Amino acid sequence: MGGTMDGTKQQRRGNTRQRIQDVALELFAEQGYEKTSLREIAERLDVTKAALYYHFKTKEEIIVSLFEDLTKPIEDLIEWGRQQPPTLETKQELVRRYSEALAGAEPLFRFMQENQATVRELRIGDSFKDRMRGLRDILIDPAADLVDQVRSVSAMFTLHAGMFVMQDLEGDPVKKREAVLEVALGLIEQAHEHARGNR
Amino acid sequence: MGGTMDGTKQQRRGNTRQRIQDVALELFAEQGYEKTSLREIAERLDVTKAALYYHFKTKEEIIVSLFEDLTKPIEDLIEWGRQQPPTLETKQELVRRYSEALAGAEPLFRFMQENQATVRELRIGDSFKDRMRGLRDILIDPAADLVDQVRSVSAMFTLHAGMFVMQDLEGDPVKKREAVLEVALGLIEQAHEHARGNR
Amino acid sequence: MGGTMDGTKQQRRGNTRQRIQDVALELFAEQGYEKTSLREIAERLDVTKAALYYHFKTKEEIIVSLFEDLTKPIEDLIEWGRQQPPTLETKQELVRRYSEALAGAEPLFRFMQENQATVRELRIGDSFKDRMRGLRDILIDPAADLVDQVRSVSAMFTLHAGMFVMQDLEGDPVKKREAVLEVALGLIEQAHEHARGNR
Amino acid sequence: MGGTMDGTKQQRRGNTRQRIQDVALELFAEQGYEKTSLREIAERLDVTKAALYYHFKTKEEIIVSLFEDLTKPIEDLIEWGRQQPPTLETKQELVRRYSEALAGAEPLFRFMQENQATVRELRIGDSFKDRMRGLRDILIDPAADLVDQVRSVSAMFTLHAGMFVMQDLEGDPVKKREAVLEVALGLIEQAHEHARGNR
DNA sequence: CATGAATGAGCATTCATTCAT
DNA sequence: AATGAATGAATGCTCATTCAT
Repeated sequence: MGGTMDGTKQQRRGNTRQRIQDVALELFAEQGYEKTSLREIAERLDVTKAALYYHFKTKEEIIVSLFEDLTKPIEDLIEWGRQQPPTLETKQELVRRYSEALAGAEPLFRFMQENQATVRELRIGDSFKDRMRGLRDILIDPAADLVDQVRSVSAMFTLHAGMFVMQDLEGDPVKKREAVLEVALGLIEQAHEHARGNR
Repeated sequence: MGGTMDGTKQQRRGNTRQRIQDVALELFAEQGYEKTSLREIAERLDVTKAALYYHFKTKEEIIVSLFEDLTKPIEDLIEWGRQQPPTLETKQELVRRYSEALAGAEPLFRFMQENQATVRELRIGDSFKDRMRGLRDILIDPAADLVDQVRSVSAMFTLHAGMFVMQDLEGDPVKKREAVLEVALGLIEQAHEHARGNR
Repeated sequence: MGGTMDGTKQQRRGNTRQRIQDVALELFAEQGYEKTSLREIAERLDVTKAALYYHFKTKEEIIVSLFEDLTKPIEDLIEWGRQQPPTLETKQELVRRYSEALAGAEPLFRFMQENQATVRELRIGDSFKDRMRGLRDILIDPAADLVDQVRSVSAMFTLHAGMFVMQDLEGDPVKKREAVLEVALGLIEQAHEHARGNR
Repeated sequence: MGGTMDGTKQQRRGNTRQRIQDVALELFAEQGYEKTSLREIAERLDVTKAALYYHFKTKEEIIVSLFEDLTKPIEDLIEWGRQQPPTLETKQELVRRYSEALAGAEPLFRFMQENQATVRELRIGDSFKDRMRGLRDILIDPAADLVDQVRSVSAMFTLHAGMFVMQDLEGDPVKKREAVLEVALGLIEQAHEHARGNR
């Protein structure tokens, strides 16, 4: 289990921090945060627990770092979205890009979704909520009626669900992602049209 | 330490099991399963940890019992759904009833959604997946195209999201639930219409 | 497991104490005293733990009662031996009878031998040592030299070993017991002859 | 609570594992395995329970390690015996050496003998039985009659009994050991002679 | 850059025992 | 003659964390 006495040890120099993150994310996503112990992470890397503490001050800091590193694209996305005009095109483009961003950080998002109770008590909890709210505020027209607001939120959640739950739907993964995106875009469109009609 | 001589002790005889379930569910939903210790549950009830073990063989058995007691309505609902003709009306009625069932066991479902990683490793994990699949199979027309299948799943997830995420949307809770339901019904309707057109 | 809803319940009236002893001895012999819990005993009998306490004041009292009930023949044997003349015939007859007595309370003696550390701390520990000493004092001629004293003790231990360790020697159980007895008698004889010669 | 500022702490560095084994063996032999708690061991060493777990994965591993470390001479002895011709001299030399080996690991063997019920359920149980069988197979001539087979086993058990039970026989310990050995050798001799006669 | 050794706090679980009914 | 409900004390074990080297 794990390369012990072979040459791999040379190669790993200098990127231990990164390797910790990789293994940690994998285990967090698989078993949850609480059920993953630092011992387990250390063993997989064939280092001691103490080594982890050289790179990260606490266990929490490990996922914080993962969160910060991996959700940067989404932060940028929100920033971008805020500076666009609130048109349907903007919203749809945002949804498209968000879908891509999600795919790019799948394990982290799976983790966030499957460990909400834990995440809530962690330092990242609030940042995450902020991000979600940021997206929502761009997608939702505050003047829109409640049903359309729900439509927008639902679009976001369809994307989330798309990553995990839809996995056990049959079909080609790529096509599934396209289908998910289409449904999300549809919801956004409906929400937008009504809003225009209401003015 | 010890007896709290305030008369409350009389009333609790004979319903301790129920009280354990109540407190446990509350804490599990609030802090997650792993972070809730039996000590904490016991302290809230002013009994010893050992008393919990008189009523439940393990910690896991506590949530198993909660799950079994509280998801009975949904099991019944699926049973009902299976015996109806696969019309749009059936599907919409199913969604309506499911929405109600969710509302009736809110804390449990919040728990299930926020502790998925944990639940997956617990004995209830599979039962839960089965239930979800059961619902899906009624809502989804296997001949439908992928996009419409996604619409149906998305309807279910909209209901789930509705319970928790939408909470920090402004507005009257009752109206919000109605709005959520309307969006879900809309998705179902779209999925169904297309399917008809495809034949 | 165990007769629950059948007619056996009627028949067991009045002999519960006895049944507790039986089951307890069986389990003690099989798993040891410490590893056998009252819960286990109670479950096998299909009664509650509290019922055990109606019949025995403590766990320890259960084995004490077993010991007292089952080693009566040996106590009697020692009493008999003390009143005989210290001839070879007496000693050999004692060994023969002891061998029989052992066979008649096998599970108890297996228990005593396999749980010596435990027994030592229990109230029966001393009684047991007393019995052993009693036997020894009859078999051993205080004037005999050390080697012959060891022979006598060894005879006793050969009988004990015969019950358990020799079990995985091949051969007919009855013949094995006879062989064991023969060896023990031989040791006694040697010890006795030397002693005579020494005078 | 805490550090006992008396300098002893320097000396103990690096040999904690050994010290754990020492104390554990002492307590196991004295009180039995089940009745000796890790807390007790830790307290005697003035370390925390967790420290024990740094050195041994489980409680069981502590005695396993003791067993493996301390019974090596016996394993070697059996190996030696297997390669000798099956003469009387070999057997007697084996018994002599076994007697010495027993003396060298007295507490462990006392433990094994007084906690047989426990040992049987532990991982070492089988290894122990194997060792005993190994010895037996060297001492016993399969063609010998049952009585002589019993004699051989009895010789082994005389040695065992010699260590513990004979303790409360009066006399100089060294002389007692010699006497025990003589009796054992005598039994072996008898067994061997008969066997020759039978051919 | 990392290890070896250890800690303090906590956890789920089990046990013998008690007592009102 | 026995049960239902509970307790107090303990147990083996795990975890995140620390720190001298």
